[in-house]
Amino acid sequence: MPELPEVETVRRRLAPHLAGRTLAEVEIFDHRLTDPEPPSAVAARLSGARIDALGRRGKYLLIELEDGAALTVHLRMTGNLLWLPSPPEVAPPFLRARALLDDRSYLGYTDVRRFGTWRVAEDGAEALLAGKLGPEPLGDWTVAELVGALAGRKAPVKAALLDQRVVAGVGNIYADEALFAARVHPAAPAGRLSRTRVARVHDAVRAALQAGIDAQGASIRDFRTPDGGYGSAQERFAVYGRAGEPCERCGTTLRRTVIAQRGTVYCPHCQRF
DNA sequence: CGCCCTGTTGGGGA
DNA sequence: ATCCCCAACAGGGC
Repeated sequence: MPELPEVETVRRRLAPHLAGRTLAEVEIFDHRLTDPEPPSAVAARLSGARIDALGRRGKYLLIELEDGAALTVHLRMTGNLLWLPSPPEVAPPFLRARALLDDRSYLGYTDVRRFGTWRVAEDGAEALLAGKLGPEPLGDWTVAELVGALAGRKAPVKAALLDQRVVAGVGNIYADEALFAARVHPAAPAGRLSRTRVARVHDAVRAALQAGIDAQGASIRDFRTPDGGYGSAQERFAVYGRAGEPCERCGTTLRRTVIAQRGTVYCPHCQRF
């Protein structure tokens, strides 16, 4: 899935096509997508709804409806949204839901692994997401907030960055990239880092996410933009997916380990506790 | 061909 | 707070 930069890219590319449009006809084929609500009920709720704007909170895409409700979409690992000016003749592989808009354009949702979710928040997205998500990393997020969130934690700093309540939107790729840039070992106990090192992590997280957005979310091998194309500038990573290759800073062989049940790549020389 | 491992995530139970 | 498993599938290595 798309981490924050990929979701932001989807939001930006979809917004011009969807804002102000009406979801004329919505069909949902996968009951897991809307669980525990029945897909037919959600499809009926959305059919005829007018879209006010597209928002984003962490890794959630928010389809804000004119009546104050929001459809919160989480792509998880393999979800993707595809917009086309008219419906395709052949359904895209792994299609789980689709919508026809009032201008006859088409919105398809595909998801190989079926981890993604569509939930309607009748009172708006903030109510549904409150408590689950911490600050937006590219908003007014401060070093002091991160220091506070890490204080007392014995878990690895990488595990803390993946905790969406600490900061919203960081996933496995950008966590590794940010820690490499900050020269902090991913297994370092979060609460023991000096303020200086926490500040480096804070700045590196923001820089890594912004770089991902600037590269149009082209972080993932097979990521497609909502228009079906590839990101224009395939982003290069310093450590993600590069175990066994030489560190670009010091030449030491990058090492792979597992932290927080996620594959983790780091430079054992550059990144210290 | 089959088996095993890995994986862009997050919720729930221990 | 933390750790582990799990959801469901594809793709690669052996």
